[in-house]
Amino acid sequence: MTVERTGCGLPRAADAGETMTIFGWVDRRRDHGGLIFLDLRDHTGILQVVINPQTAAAAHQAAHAVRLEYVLRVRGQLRTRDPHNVNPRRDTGEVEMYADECQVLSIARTPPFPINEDTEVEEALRLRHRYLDLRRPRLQRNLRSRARFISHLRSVMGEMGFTEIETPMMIRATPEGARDYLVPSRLQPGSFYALPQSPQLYKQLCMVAGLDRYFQIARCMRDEDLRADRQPEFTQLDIEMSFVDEEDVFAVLERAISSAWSASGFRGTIVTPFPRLTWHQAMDRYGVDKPDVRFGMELRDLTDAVRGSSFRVFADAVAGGGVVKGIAVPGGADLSRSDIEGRLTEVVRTFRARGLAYLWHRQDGWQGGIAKFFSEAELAAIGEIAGAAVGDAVLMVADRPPVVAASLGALRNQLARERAMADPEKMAMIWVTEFPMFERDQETGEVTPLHHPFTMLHADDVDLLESEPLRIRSRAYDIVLNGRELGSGSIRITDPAIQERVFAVMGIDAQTAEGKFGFLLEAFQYGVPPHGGFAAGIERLVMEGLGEENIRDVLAFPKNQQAQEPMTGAPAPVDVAQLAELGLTVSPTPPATQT
RNA sequence: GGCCCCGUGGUGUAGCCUGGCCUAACACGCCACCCUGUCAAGGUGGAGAUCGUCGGUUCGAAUCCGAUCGGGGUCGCCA
Repeated sequence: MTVERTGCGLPRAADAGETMTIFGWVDRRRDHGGLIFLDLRDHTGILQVVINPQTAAAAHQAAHAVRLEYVLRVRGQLRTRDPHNVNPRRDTGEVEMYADECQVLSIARTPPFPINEDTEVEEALRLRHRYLDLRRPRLQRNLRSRARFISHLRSVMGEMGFTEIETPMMIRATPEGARDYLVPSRLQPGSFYALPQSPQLYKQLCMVAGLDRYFQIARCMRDEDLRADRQPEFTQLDIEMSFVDEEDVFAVLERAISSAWSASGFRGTIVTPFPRLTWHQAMDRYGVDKPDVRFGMELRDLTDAVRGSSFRVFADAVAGGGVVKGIAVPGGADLSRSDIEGRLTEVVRTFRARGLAYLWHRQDGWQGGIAKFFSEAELAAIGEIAGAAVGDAVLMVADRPPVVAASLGALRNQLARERAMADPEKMAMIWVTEFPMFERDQETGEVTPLHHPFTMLHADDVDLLESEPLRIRSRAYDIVLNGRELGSGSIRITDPAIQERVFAVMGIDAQTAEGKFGFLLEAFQYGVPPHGGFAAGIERLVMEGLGEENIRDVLAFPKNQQAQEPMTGAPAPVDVAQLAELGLTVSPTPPATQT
C-alpha cells in the first residue's frame, strides 16, 4: 500500500522523533474540543494519536468527523509523553503520535455490539457479524494462539521425522461411524463422495506405502448433533506410525503436545509422561471413560456394605444384580436437602438413575432421611469405604452398573464445578488404555466396535472373539485432559485372519467386507508393517490451553447449534438447474427422519 | 427426538415469582453542543424498546397460561 507502515502496537520510546505512518481502526475517540485523541488499532496493538488543531488544522477537521471503527491512515511524528501522561497499561503507553495527516480510508456504521471490549453478546448476533466478533480482542488472541500452536506442532512433528501428507477431502462413504456429509458426483450421476470423518484408511495406506511416519493437520467432518466442544467440521492432529506399539505412540504425542503447549504460551504446564488408567479403572473410580483427575471424590463400591440393610431401595437393587456406589463430598454436610433432592437428583436422573440417596456425616452422627435404615455398623462401613469425614456428605446411587457409573460420574463433575474443586491452572493429562473392543448397540442390539473395526485386540483376549466379544479389551487409547476427551488412537489389525474374525463378530461377512474395505484388505496382502496411530482434536486442545469453554471461540467461522452459518446463510437451497446437472431431485417434503 | 435455561431501546442488564405505582429503569453506545492532555476523558441536552411472535385469562399483562419462533446447554447421537 505504501513503502513504510508501522504497526500500531510497535512504537516505543526509543523510536521517538521518527515520522511514521500507521493504518488501523479507531478503537476509541476522545474529543476535547481542541485536542482530539484517537486510539488506533491494528493487529499489532493500539497507539494513541494526538491531533492538535493549531499544528494540523486539516487533520483536526478530518478527525472531527471520525467515529469508532473508521479505518484511517495517520502520518505524524512519534513523541515520548510527559511522565505524568504515560499510560502504563498499554505497551505503547510511553509514546504517542502527533498527527500531521489524518486520512479516512473507510467510514463505518455504528457496530451492532462493542468491538473495543469483550462484553457478552448474544451468540446469534455474534455469528451474524462474525467479522466484527473476530475483530474483538478475545477472538483475536484465540485465533493467533491457535495458529501458533499448530505451527509449533508442525515443527515438532517434523523434528520427530514425520512427513506431512494431505489426504483427499472427497472420499468413499464409510458405512460405519458418524453420519457422512455427502457430495454428489456430476460425472457419475447418482453416486456420491463423502467428506472425511477422519483420514483413517488413507493414513493406514500410507503405512503400507512405506511412508513410516505420517502426520496431517486434518480437517474432519461429521454430520452429528453439536455440543459445546463439537462442531460439524473440526481439525485434528492426525498421526500414524509404522513398527510401533503403544509406548512409541504415547511418547510421540506426549512430546508433541507438551512442547507445542509451552511454546504457544498456553496456560498451565503439561507434565510428561502422562499418567495412565485402564478403561476399567477409569469406570470403576470415576464412572466415566474421560475422568477429570484434578480432584478426588472417587466412586466407591458400597454394595457389600449395604447388602443386608433394611433400606429396600438398596437391598432390592443388590438382589437384582445391581450395585450401590457412592461418593464422599468434602464439606458436603452443608448441602441442603433441597440441593440434593432437587438440583443434584436432576443430574443423576438425566442418566436414568431413579434417585439419589444421601447421608450427612455430622458432628453428632449420621443424618439424613435414610440413616434410620442402617445399623451403626453399616453406617460406619459406608463412611469408611466412602472415605467420608465429619462434615462430609455421602451421595449414593443404586442401579445397574452402567447407570450407577454414568450418573455418579456426572454428579462428581457437577459437584466439582459447583464447589470449584478443580485447580483451574492444573493440566491433568492422562492416557486411558485398554478400551473394550466392542459394545452392544442399544437400539439395534448389534455388536459394534467402540473405536473402529481396524483396532487390534489385546493379545490375551483374542480367544474371546467368538465366545464373549463384549469382554475383549482392545489396544485403543484416549488422551483425556481435565475431563475432556482430546483424541484417540489404536494399534491396528494387520493380520487378515483376525480382521476377518472381527468383521464376523460385527456381522460383516467376507463378501461385505470386501465390498466396503476391499482396497485396504488387498493392500495389506502386499506387505503391511505393524502400525498404529492417533488423532487429537486441535480445537479441544486450544480450548483447554486458553481456558475457553466453547469450541466456537477457537474457530474462525463456526456454525450454530443447527449447523447453520448465520453470516453466509449456509446451508441453503440450490438452483434446480444445479441439481439437474447432478441428477438430483429434492423431495418436496423431507422424509421423516429415522430414529 | 427428550429435558433444561435464555429472549425487554444498538449492546449488556433490572423489572417478571408477589399483574395496576411501567407514561418500562440503569450502564455503555448513538446524536448535538461545550471543552487543548485525555486514555473506560468530562459536562449539558437529546433520540431510541409496547417487553421475540401469536393466542388466551383478566376491568387491566413485560409480568399469569398455552402455542410457536430464535439462541444456548445437555441426554440420545458422535466407528
